[in-house]
Amino acid sequence: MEDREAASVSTQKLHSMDSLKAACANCNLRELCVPGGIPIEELVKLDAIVAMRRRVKRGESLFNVGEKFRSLYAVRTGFFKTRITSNDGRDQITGFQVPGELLGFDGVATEHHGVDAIALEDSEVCILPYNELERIARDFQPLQHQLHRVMSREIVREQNVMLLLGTMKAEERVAAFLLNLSERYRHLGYAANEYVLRMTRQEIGSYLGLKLETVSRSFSKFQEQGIIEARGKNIKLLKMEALRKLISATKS
Amino acid sequence: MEDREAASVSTQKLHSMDSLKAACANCNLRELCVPGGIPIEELVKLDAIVAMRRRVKRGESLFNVGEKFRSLYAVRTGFFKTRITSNDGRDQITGFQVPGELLGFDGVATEHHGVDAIALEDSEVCILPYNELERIARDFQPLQHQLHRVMSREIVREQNVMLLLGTMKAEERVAAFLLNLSERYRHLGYAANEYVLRMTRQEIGSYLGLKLETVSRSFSKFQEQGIIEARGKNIKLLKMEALRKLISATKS
DNA sequence: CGTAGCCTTGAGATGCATCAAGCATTGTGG
DNA sequence: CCACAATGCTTGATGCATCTCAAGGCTACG
Repeated sequence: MEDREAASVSTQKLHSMDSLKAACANCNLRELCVPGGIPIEELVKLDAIVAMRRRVKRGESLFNVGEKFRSLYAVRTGFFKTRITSNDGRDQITGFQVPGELLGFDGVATEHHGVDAIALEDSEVCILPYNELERIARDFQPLQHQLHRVMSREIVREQNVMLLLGTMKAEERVAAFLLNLSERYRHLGYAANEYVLRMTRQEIGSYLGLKLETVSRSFSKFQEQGIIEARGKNIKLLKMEALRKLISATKS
Repeated sequence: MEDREAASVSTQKLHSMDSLKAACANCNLRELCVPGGIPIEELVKLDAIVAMRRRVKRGESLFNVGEKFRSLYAVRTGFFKTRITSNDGRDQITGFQVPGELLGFDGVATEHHGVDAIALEDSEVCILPYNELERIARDFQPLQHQLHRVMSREIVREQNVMLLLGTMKAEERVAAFLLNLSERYRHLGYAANEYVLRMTRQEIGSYLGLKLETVSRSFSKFQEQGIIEARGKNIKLLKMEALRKLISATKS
C-alpha cells in the first residue's frame, strides 16, 4: 500500500544529458514508441517523463495487489510474472513479461493494482507516471492511439489465454506456451528455437491451469518424441512444426 | 469483412431534437458517461457522435471476426455474447454483455475485430465511431480517463476469468457465474435473486470451460441442496450466502 | 559441501467428459 | 390453435485426463 517510487533506493533520476536519448532511443520501449513511428521531438517529451528507472531484484516485487496505482512500467531488462490472488488464497499467474512490454494496466480501473508483479530475474524498468502519460497523449495523437492499441492488445492476449484454459488439453497448452515464448524471444532478436526458461514448472503450471507434474510429464513426452530437448530450464525446440500441429489438431 | 454500418437498414440517425438528450441522458451508457460525472456541455458533444443506433435481432451478429474495426458499441437494450474462435475451430465465449456495457475493444489493437459479437435477444446498441471518440477524448480529459478506465476494467475482468478457468472446480465456476449475473442485474436495477438466463447451458459451459451436462448437473445439485431454484432458464437464488461460500471454500 | 528448492516418475484416486436415452420447451406451419 | 419438429435440458453409465500423493534424484546457491 506504500508509495515505493518515493522510497526505493534503486529508483534513480537520469542525468539530463542522458535522458534525451536514453529512455526511448536506447530503451527497448517497443510497445509504446516503435510501432507508432513516433518522431524525435515527441520522443523528447516522452523521455522527459520516462526519466526514472527502477531496479528490481529477482524474487522482489515491482508492485503488489492493493498498492496505489501511479505508473505504468516498461520492462527494460529482465523478466517478470504477474499474479492474481482470490479471497480464499487461490492464485494464478496471468502473464509473463519480457523486455519491451508494459506492466500495470490493471491498476487504471480502480487506481489500485489488482495483481502482483514479481521479477523472475534481476530486472530494470522504466517508470511511466500515468497522469503525465495521459497528459501528453492528449497533445499527441499517435501516442494516444498507441496507448490504446497496447491496452487492446492486452485484452486480446487475455482472450486467447481464456481460449487456451477453456478448451485445450494439457499437452496442447504446454506446446502453445513453448511456441509463444519462442515467438517473443525471436521478436527480441534472440534464438527462437533455444532458450532458457526463467520460471519454474510450477509457475508454468499456474499460468496454464495445470499442476507442475503435468507440465513436467508433457515436457518428458515431447522429449521422448524428439520434438524438444528439455534439460532443466534449458529448452531446445527441435521440431517447431510438430509443436504447431499439436495445438491445431482439428477438433471437430 | 463488410462495412455494416453503411448498409444496415436498422441503423438510423436520430432526429436532432432528440439527440440532445437521447444518447447519454436516456441511454444506459453507464460505463462511459455516468461514473465520470460528465457535465452537460460535454454530453452534447458525445451525443453528437453517438447519434447512430443499430438494432440487432436475436441470433444475429453485431460484428464478426475479421471485420474492419470502426466503432465501439454500447448496449442500450438486450443481451450479447462475444466469442473467440481458434484456427482449428475450437471456440469459447469470452463474455456476456448487458445494457450499459461496451463492446469491441478487441478491435483497437489490429483494426479488425478478434471476436464475434452475437445478440442473445433482440437488442439495440449505440454506435461510437472510434476515431471521433479518440478525438473528443483528446479535448476532454475526464472522457479520456473514463475510456482508459473502461478498458482497464475489461483487462481486470478477463484476469478474473483466467483465475476461474485455471483454479476453480465445476461447481465453483457455476456458483461464481450465477453470482456475477446477479450482481450485474442488481446494478441495472433488477432483482438480484431472481432472473431469466438469456443463454443456453451450452453457452454457459463454453464461457466457464465446461460441458453443458456439467453445468446442468451443477444446477441440479444446487437445487437439491435448496441453494437455487432452476426451472429451465428461470433462476432463483435462494441462498446467496451458500453460493458465496462455495466459491471461497478456503483452499490451502 | 551441504541443504533447500526444483524436477521427474510412478501408482492410485477422482472429477469431468463422453456417450446415450428420454423428457421438456419453443417455435412453426397446417 | 394444435401438432410436430427442432432445440434445449436432465440424468445415468462409463472412460479417461489430470490431480494427488509419494519417493528419489538433480541443481544451484550459500
